[in-house]
Amino acid sequence: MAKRHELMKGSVDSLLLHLIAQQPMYGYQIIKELERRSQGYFKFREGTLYPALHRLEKAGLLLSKWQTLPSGQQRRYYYITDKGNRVLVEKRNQWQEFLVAVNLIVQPADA
Amino acid sequence: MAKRHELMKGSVDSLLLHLIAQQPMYGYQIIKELERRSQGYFKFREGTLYPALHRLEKAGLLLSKWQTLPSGQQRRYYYITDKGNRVLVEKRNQWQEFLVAVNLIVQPADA
DNA sequence: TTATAATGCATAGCTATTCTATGTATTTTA
DNA sequence: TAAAATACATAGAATAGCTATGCATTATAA
Repeated sequence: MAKRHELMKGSVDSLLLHLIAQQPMYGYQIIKELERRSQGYFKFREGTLYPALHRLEKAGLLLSKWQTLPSGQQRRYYYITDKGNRVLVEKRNQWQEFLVAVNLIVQPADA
Repeated sequence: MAKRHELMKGSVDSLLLHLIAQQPMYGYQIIKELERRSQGYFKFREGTLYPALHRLEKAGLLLSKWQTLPSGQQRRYYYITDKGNRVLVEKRNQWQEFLVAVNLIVQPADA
């Protein structure tokens, strides 16, 4: 599978970009939001999420800022970058192409 | 992500089961068929396909038989087993659930 | 005619992703 | 006051898919 199909390997990065593009979030919130919105389907582990966030920030698709609550608690908020938004559009298109391709195999029009 | 979501890791096994369930095939043919039916989208590498086929056979989902052509050429045909068919149905359902979950993240009805 | 492409199966090794299992610290709830 | 929830983090293991091979045969093109 070529590089352009890397979404097959997993949709973690795509999901994170989609979510954070809608609203900046911090790690723990992302885990809870993904679970809530997917009605319990997605249950991200810390060992999956945090390395992914760091990866995306390193790639310049996300940007993080520490924020301190009145209580003194620290939260690391993630924001999507311009580059992240461009990649998001790409990934959305690739996802659609992938769905089309899968459907052509799963429900063949011809034989 | 729990075991039941393992399709996130890749859809290779699912695609192979779907294809072979429709018609028994040999390795090289599978590569060509996936490419043809998906209009060039899927281009499986040998290093992806053959280990996957062996994995599926070892798991009892596929069954292979060597066949000799009049020319003397050897081909290894893969057939889906009863267990393979049951898993196929499961995987189809899981795939649908996954699509629903992804859509709930990507196009949230609520905020 | 001979080199190249296509057919056909296979594996070793690399890399990247995800999960398991931790660790630390604070705050809220029972 | 103990437990659960909040909050971030990483080390290590497992595994999937890709790259790069290897071998052998057959068909095609130069």
